[in-house]
Amino acid sequence: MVNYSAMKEKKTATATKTRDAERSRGLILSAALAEFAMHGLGGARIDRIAERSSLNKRLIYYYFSDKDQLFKAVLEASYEKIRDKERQLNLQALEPSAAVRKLVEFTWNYYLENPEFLTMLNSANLHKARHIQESPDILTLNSPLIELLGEILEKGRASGEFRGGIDPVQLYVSIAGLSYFYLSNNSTLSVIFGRDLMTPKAQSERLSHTCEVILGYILRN
Amino acid sequence: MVNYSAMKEKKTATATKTRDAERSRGLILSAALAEFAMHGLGGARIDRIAERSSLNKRLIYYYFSDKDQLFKAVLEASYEKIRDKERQLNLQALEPSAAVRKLVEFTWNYYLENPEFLTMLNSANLHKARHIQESPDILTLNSPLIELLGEILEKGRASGEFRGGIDPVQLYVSIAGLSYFYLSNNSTLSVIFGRDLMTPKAQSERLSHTCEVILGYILRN
Amino acid sequence: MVNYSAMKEKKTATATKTRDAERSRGLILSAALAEFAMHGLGGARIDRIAERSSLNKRLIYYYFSDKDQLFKAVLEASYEKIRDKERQLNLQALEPSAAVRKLVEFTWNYYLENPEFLTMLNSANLHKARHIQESPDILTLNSPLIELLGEILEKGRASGEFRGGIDPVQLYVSIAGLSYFYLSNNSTLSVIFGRDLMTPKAQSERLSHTCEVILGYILRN
Amino acid sequence: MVNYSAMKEKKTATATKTRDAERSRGLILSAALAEFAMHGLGGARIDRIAERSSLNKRLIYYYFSDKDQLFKAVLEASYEKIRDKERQLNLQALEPSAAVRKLVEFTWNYYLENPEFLTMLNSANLHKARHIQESPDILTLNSPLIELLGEILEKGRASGEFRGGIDPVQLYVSIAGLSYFYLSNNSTLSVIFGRDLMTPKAQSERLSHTCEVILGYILRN
DNA sequence: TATGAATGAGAATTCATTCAT
DNA sequence: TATGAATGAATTCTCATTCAT
Repeated sequence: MVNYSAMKEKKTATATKTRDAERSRGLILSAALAEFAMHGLGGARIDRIAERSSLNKRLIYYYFSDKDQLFKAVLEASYEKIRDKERQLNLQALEPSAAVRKLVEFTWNYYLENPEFLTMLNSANLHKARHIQESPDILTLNSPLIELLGEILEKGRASGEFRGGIDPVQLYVSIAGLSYFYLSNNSTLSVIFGRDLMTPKAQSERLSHTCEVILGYILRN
Repeated sequence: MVNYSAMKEKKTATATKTRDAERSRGLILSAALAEFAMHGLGGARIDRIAERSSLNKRLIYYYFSDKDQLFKAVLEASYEKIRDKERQLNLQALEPSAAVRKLVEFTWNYYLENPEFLTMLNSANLHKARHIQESPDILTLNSPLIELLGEILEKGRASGEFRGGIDPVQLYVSIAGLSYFYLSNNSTLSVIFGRDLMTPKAQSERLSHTCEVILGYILRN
Repeated sequence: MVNYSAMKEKKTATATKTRDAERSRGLILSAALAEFAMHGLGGARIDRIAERSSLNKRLIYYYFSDKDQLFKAVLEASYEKIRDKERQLNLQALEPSAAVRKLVEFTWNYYLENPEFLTMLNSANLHKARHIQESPDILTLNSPLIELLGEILEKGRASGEFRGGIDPVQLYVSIAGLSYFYLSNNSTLSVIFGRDLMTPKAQSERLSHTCEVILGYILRN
Repeated sequence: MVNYSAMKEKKTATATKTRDAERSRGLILSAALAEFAMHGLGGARIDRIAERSSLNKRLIYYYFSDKDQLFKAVLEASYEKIRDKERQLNLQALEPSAAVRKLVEFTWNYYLENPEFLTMLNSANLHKARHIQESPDILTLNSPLIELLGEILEKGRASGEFRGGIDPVQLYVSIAGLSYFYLSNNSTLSVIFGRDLMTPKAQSERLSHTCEVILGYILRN
């Protein structure tokens, strides 16, 4: 995957010219993200993506070859974005329990503010991770976080604060799952439980609950 | 929603007769479940559903009007099935902590053995629960479990075994989320973490982890 | 074509029994008339005819073989009805000019009150009178009126009241055409001329106009 | 509505080039006219229109969105064409009675030579002028003729040649109706009256008759 | 006479994709 | 780099009609 921010530097000052490859690519990507998030891979329409990006449909093929490649590119960009944010958390600088709490809070907030990410994950899974397997970029993006989490857990265990024997993958999946299910299924759940799960109060209650569950599990008591 | 299994009892032994509305409906429903689970609503093909059910395509429209209605019917049937199983758990007969553990285990196993259910949920959520909102049947199917869970939590708290102040909805969402995310995103996660999350060992580890997390949260210590 | 009124006499007193062939035929015919009138032959739907008649679709085929035959039957019934009414006018008993005026007024009023007849004619013509050619009944129904009109014109000419050399067919077509075009195209004309041609006032003006045109043409002056 | 003939002038001599939007639109429109005229809106087949125009079916949707829109476009073009011809009659340059006679003759000949126009009108009326109401173009096309006819009638009345009190709308409808009914219903009428109404002799007799009827009504005597 | 179930052939419309400029 | 025109292969849905009872 190309590093867009780096490439942009190279450009001349004429930012608003029509023939701007990077700008067009970017427009298409974000239009596609919106479309895939709203309709899934199968329900997404190239025509609508063209409209949303106010670019010609032909250009989509010019840049991304076909629908599947476009989906992959969108998925890559999505992963890149969240991993980027995670990196910025600078967890290694924090005390173990603060680090975990920060990760839980970040996860919740990121999912909350980027619901398209959840839908993209769903779509990717519906298609059996086919797109991810083909993307070497995504593969390399994830291990660092797990490693870091492992270090944090070990540090906490060493200081006697955390219990031992915690698998960082299990923990990461749990942190994600507790926020993910609530938010991803929120519309269904809200209807079923007859109670709006997205009011500010409901949101903050969920975050508290999640922190309690995760920290309750980690901390030696 | 009609209870088909009950209705079938009334019929004579000739199970394979051709002109059997209930049988045809049933065949279509299960073929549609498979198709929707595999491809999502947008990617599902009526033609394939017809093939899978070895019935005439026209019949699908005869019974279900259109693709959306069919999806709704499948979703209803899916909910009905899991709620039915949940009811059979007879949680009220168990000790509080045993009841919770049983619910956690059931949830995990049900999701594991019925992956179509996860995909159906995903699709339903992608479409903003539109189908659920239109279905009065589904709405009434869920409250009982939450009420029951509330009673169990109260009983546990009264006996001093459980901590107080647990919202049964939050707990239920957490129980579901811990299994759901692991299983629903398993293909993506397996690729990303470079480790097969579906080996028997991995599965039993996940279930243990989930039980620990949930019970660790609930039990007063 | 069968004479339904005559056949009905033969029936026993059980008028409301379900299995009543004549009643069913009649229900289908009038439902079909409404449907064909509203949508034309190509746009008519057998399903809707079944619904309108609250009878089973299969019965339509039982009685009328197929859509085309049904259309023919409806057309026959329509012709029969108007010819019947025309016969009841008893034009031969009137003075020539009164007879012509009565025919003009009748034509206008009949078309006005039976707009389906106009649409049926249109449909029949769209299909190049195929249905009429195959219907011996319709063929024999029309000549009498033209003959009678010929006699009236001759009687008027003999008395010096009418001009000579009027072709009864031309006259009949003109009488029909003056009302027909106004009524059949009324919706288009109303829109185009920006004036409602179906108010009571507009209607009576049109009838006056038509009488003037026809009688002005016929009367020697 | 765009004037296609004018636009074509601007193009270069290569009349048969493939990628010519106006040409394609035009081909579709005339193929559609033939199809709608022959089968009505309900009986028309998009497939046949594609074949007739030897263009890809998809293109029809590309230019006209759907069958209804296509029908509307054809109707618009039909109206435009006849109004255009009417304008070219230059009636205002003639003596009143010559002008009316010319209008009658034109109407007859136009309907005779463009039978599709009659069928289009029929179809439009079958659908309750729905298409016309939605078409602002058609609405503005007609008033001019009626105004002109009003002026002619007034001029004739002023010179003492015409009677007074003639409503131009009524007159126009009558002129149209006398030709329309004969031609539109000709196949039905020919069968019913057992006489071919389309022989050259029959045609000229009908035109004479129509002129006599209209002029007989208009002229003061 | 009556009816619900079933079907094959179509029909409108959609969609991803390519062509020509 | 950009775009309007064009297309083949689906895809959803419809329709007249027949089957089985």
